[in-house]
Amino acid sequence: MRTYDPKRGQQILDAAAQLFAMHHYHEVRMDDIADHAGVAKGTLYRYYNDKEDLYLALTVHGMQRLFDESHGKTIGPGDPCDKVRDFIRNIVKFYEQQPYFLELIQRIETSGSTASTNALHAIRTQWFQLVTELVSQLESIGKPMAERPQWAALALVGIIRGLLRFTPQPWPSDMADWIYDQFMHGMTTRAACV
Amino acid sequence: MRTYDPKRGQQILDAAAQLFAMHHYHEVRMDDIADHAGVAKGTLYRYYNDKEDLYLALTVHGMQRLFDESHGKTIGPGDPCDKVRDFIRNIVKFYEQQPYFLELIQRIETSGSTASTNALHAIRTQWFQLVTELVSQLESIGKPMAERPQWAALALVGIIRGLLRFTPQPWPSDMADWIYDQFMHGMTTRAACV
Amino acid sequence: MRTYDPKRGQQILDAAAQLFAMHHYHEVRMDDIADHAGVAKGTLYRYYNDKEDLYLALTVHGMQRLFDESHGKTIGPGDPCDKVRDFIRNIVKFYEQQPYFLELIQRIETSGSTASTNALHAIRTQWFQLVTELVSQLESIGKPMAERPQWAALALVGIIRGLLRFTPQPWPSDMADWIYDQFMHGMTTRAACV
Amino acid sequence: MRTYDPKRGQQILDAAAQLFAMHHYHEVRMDDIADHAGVAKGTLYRYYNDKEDLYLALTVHGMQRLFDESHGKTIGPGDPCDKVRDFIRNIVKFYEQQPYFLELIQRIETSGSTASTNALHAIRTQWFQLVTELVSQLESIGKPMAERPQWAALALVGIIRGLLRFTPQPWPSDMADWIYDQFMHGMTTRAACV
DNA sequence: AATGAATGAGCTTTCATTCAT
DNA sequence: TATGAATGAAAGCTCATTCAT
Repeated sequence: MRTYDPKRGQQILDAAAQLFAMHHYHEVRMDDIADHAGVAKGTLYRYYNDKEDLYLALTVHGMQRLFDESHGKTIGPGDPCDKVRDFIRNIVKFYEQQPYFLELIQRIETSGSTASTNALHAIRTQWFQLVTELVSQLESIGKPMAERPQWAALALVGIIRGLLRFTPQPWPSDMADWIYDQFMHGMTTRAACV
Repeated sequence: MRTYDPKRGQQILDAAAQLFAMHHYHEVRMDDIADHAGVAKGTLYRYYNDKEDLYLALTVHGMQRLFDESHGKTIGPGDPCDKVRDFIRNIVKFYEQQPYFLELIQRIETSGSTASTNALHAIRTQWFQLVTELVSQLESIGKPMAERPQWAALALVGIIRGLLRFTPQPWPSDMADWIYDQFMHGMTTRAACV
Repeated sequence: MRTYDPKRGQQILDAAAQLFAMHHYHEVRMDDIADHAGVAKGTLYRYYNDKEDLYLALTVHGMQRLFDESHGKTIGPGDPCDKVRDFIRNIVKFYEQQPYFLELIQRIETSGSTASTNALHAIRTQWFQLVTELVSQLESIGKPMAERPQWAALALVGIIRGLLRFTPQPWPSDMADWIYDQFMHGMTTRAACV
Repeated sequence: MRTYDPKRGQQILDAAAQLFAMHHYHEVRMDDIADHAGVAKGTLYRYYNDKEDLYLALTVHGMQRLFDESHGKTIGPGDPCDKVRDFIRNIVKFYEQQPYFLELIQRIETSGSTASTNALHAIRTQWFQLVTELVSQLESIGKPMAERPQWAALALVGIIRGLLRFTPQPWPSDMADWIYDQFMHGMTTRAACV
């Protein structure tokens, strides 16, 4: 991915994101992307090596933004519970604005190790570590489930995805907090974190 | 889908399931499926109208089996908590034996309303109703989160998927119970259901 | 190159030979070849991996035929001079019937070592060894230039090519014998071989 | 072809010559030529109308140089045999220094009659007449094969090309003289021209 | 009913050419 | 005048689908 004009690169990425979110990979033609982005087809290939590369760059781009937005919420001092709540709210807000990323993030790459595939793997790992660290902090305040922080992280991400993915927008304003309660206390109670 | 020789139909479905679980839709060729199933390519078209139809039949088939296996656990008398635990254990066991369905189930059809699309929609709805009913039963024993049984159902399914999807097999034997605890009590405690 | 129906494979090869002889590689489209051969474009790719492969197969095919036709003339007992004369006559006759191979044979492959490239190299080497052996036999009857049989072989092939390539057909009937005289005695005389 | 800066025009021609000698026409991209020449792609089009034009100019340029260098050797008084020997030596030396022209000269244009195509045809004809005249002079000293000077010219050029084209450099110092002997006396003897 | 060679629409990709800077 | 990003027509190639055997 050698971007010459960042603005144009973004143009392409946005167009592709919308199309790939609405249709499956094989249903989206490079012609469509070019038309949608308002550039010629050849231009796509100046910015991305091929269709696969474009798709991966798209996913990486989205995860990077999500990572960046989440990062500030989880690192640094503060009550672990508040951090988790903020983290969830943040993700919900992110997906509210970028609904198509919910679709994109699902795909796991199995293909060869091109530069883009590696980048995708890297950001995925980074992102998952972030969530794991966030969840780990709960252990210090007596949450025994956090003994398996990786499972807890997967559970948290699973809940969020499950809710957002299959609840039609617009989402009720209390959804993020409902998720928080469910994740922290299960089905039992809606009690605050203490 | 007009199956003439059920055995042969199953052969094709199994072959397709494995391939579609390992690669994305557009990466799997009808040639591959035919080879893998040990039949000629033309035969595929005697059993399924086209590639999309085969794919949908596959998903429907998998969800139907999952539904059938889960059904007995959730209907009828019994402690709701036990039912939930059994339900989770059952799903974990199912995916242990059919790991590729975890991949398949993700896809949501957006294409036109063929017979197969409708069948998929029907079984999906049926399945989701099953989980929702199961979760609803928790309300009767004082689980306030069950006031929104649909959200709770999505959360449960999300946790299960999150854990199974990203934890490499073989899965530890206590994973199902960990999921149960997380779903019922959140991060707080590992206490049994009382 | 996996040929299923030899007849159809020949059909394609003939069509391609004519087109490649009339136009350069990059000027001939796969569509043209398909049209000319009376098959669909996809069929070309059942018989040959890609355009390059088709082109190479074509050249190999032609050289193989030339080699086969020349082989009988050069091996076995007999007067070396007669053999050379027959050899030249044979080549002239061959090119009279397959004029486009004169164009094709020029190209030397520099590309990667696919199966076809190797095959081309093999037949080229075989063919050149044949000519070299033929020429070597002249040494036994006191032709000192045959001390460098490889150079002499190149000279012979060069003369033949030079004459045929740039003399418009139909060729005078004595052209083969003129070549023989030139090769054997140079500019000096037209005397027969004794 | 309107050359503005001759130095730059030569730069382009040299770069193109090397690339076209190493790869076939359709394998060489205008990008490659521009990179190799150290100019921008657009600049190529200020000096040549299109790719074909550049290619033809290249060939014409090479043949013109060969013609110029050969011209002095063949015209004017002197022993015809010596002239032929010098002519051969000269060509060998020329190709030693410009090895890629051996590859270029092979191509015959079949495309439309642009100015460049005509120029190529003109120089080719001129060059061939030169060789024919040279060979014709041999008749005066009793070389009967020179009764067909055009054939003899083609034979001479064919021998030279055959040897040089398929003998890897560096070439033995006696190669030019071996060619001379072969052309003048055939396989018979290595005797000098008397 | 099963086969698999043939099909050709439609896709991805290339690259000679243009033109705003 | 030189540049090189943008262009888009044209090419190579794929593969779901068909149908004669």
